[in-house]
Amino acid sequence: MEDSNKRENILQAALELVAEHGFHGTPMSMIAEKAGVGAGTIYCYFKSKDELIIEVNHVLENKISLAIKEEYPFNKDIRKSFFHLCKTLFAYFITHPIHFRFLEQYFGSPYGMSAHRERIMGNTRKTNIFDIMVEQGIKQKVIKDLPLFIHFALTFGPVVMLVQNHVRGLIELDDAQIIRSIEASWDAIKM
Amino acid sequence: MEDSNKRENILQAALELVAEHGFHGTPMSMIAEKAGVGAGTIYCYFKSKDELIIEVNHVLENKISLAIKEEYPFNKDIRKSFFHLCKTLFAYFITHPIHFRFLEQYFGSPYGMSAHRERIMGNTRKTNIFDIMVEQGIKQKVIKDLPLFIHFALTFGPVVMLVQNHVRGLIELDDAQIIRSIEASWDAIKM
DNA sequence: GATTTATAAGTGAATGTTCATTCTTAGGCT
DNA sequence: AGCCTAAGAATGAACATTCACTTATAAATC
Repeated sequence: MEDSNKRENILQAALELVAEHGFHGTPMSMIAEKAGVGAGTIYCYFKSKDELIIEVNHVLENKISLAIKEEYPFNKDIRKSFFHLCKTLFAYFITHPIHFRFLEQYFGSPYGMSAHRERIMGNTRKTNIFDIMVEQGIKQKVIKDLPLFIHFALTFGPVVMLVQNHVRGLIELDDAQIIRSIEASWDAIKM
Repeated sequence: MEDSNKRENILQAALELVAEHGFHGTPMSMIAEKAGVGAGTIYCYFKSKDELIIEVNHVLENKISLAIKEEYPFNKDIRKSFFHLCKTLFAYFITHPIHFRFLEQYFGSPYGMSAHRERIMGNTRKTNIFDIMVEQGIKQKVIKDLPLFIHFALTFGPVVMLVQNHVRGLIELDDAQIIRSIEASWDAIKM
């Protein structure tokens, strides 16, 4: 039984180890061991450690993007969209704590910084779900007329902080609390 | 004119370099050079790199704690307290971006994690200004009856994210925007 | 006060370790 | 055989920490 999807194994090992120990805390040798491959093998698939980490990030971004777009209530009212978006994010990260912790590491590092920059500036994805929701909400006068980045911070700031504490085991988030927290966030942005 | 406060210089150099390059990005040799001391000198004052970084964090925590307590409107109404707290935090971090970036690094690392744990759990400081404010606000029925950690996330989540983007040069926060964002946060937690 | 002696503070080259990356060799496949 | 994937030992760079030594400061003696 040849476990031949080595590339997958390497990505998965890198994801888990970086999530747990951070970028500088995980030597390539450790990744190789966890992936069940030789140290040099990694370099058959990735040019460098940096590239490997960046690739892991891409995989995660795609998965999350998919999770959010799934069942997204296009054309429904803004409040419903907002709740769906937040609930999906909470659900995703609580069921995939490893992904969250990896992204935390990633965005705190030099790589992530520039990625984040582009994300925020909106240069890359012209059709960001959140951006569109905010734009429509303002037009419909159901949410406050604030700059996009303030809406972004009001919405995702609390989510990130709560998930952070949950994932680190400092608090225990249950569904009721998540709903109440989203309701409060909605109060922040609604007209 | 002997520049004899070497300990101070080392702490300051460590603060600035770690803020800019991260913990693993700043060798002790670099800290020594910036502080204008020999490489070994650091070990006369600090047992290890870890201890040095932890000490820098303590210094910062004290400064911030002082800044917040200064002019804090005890006994005034909750809304005023809330605004003062948020405004002070914004002001502090915008005038001390280096401090913010250091703390970002610190709390993303293994050290900070445990410190943060205690902070959140409230085991250490029994008289946290924020905790008291929330408690009183709930009693007075001016803010929602939510767990402390949700109020914490609703309040500081947006602040942290906005300052993060400001400090990284991705956005330009002006006073009016800060006020509007605090007003929105207040809407989130108020009854 | 001058001179020697003791103590502490400071230094930076040397050490040993850790790690990303490379390279040589071995094994499987056509 | 020839070719390609994989392995893991070998390499060399970077770095935290140490330590033998120097310099400055204080104490003691005359």
